Amino acid sequence: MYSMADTVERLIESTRELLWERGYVGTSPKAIQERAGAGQGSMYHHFTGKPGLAKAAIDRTATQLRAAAEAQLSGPGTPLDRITAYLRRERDVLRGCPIGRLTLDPDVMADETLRAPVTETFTWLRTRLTEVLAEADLPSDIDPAKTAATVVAVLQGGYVLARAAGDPTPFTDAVDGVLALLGSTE
Amino acid sequence: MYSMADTVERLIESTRELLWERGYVGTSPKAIQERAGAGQGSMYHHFTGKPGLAKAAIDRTATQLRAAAEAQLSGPGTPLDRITAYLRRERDVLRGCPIGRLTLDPDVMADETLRAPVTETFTWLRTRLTEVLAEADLPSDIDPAKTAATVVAVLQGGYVLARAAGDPTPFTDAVDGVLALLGSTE
DNA sequence: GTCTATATCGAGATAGAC
DNA sequence: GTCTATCTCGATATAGAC
Repeated sequence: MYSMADTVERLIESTRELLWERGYVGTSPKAIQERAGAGQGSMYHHFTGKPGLAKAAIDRTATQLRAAAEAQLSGPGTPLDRITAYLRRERDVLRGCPIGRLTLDPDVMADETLRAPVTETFTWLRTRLTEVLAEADLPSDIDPAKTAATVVAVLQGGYVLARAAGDPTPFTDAVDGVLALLGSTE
Repeated sequence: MYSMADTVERLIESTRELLWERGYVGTSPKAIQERAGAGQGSMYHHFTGKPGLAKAAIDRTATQLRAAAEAQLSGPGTPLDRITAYLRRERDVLRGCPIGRLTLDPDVMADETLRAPVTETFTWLRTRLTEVLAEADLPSDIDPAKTAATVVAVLQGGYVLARAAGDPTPFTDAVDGVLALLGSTE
């Protein structure tokens, strides 16, 4: 048997997984319940419905993504080492980015409360990378903010290429490519 | 009144638009009919159903995307000029990429006949960019194939960033950033 | 070729018993 | 808190008339 807290927990985790795999439109309350091993009544007791569940799931995913990125970006080494560590961190490439994929979900983007964490995640990420790149010894004609956008875009686009190919290689190539352009010495 | 050919044409175009805006899961036959100004019976007379319609729409979109890219990549100027023209071509950035978005649609990727044009489009694009980059005078430590993956990823990821921000600027920044890294002199 | 009627199923949720 | 019953719609077609 599960405790109530566990039920809530499993509902959120199931929603997170399904949003990641199938997006908001493609995720039904029923599918969430089945994956969580929770009943209809239970789900609607703890949450207001699909939007409420999605809000809890997206907030948590955004928080985790940010923490994971910060772990690499504030780690040891030169600025370029940290960017490299971030880009080369182990990832389940073919699953794609759980936040990035939401930008394509019209129902998510139309709901201000669901959209906000998505917007904020990428704003924060670009800002944070800009800071790190500003510390790096880049040529004067390389703008840190624009380069930060490039780096985040390579990640997000790399996922798209990998999924299109059904193979992580294009993702790895895209990352290697941008690191070489940044003058990474390895 | 419309001719039959026009009806087929409008059904395909409506499907293309809806797949672009809402993806496969988010697009209903009814919505397609309404946008096309066609009736239920008419739609099912000309197409086998939603998958058949999607096949026609995706094939056409893939063909057009390829032609549009080739127009820039085989245009005038140095290799870097052509890459620049391709990346800076006028785009409706906030709409995103009509092919790239399909990689996140599980029902599309699960159907081999719908998936194939998506896979092929990106394979072709990376190959074509590799050829152009191989002609460019890049430093010997810059690999054309990997750089090609980087360039395509910047586009695809740039769309994601722009949609997240609700503003085309991050897309433009990402493009400017990678062009600067490539040593574009403008 | 196109229309309307009809059918099945799942999405998304509410109500009230336990 | 959780369960089952019930409800309303829309998704996705098929059938047969026109």
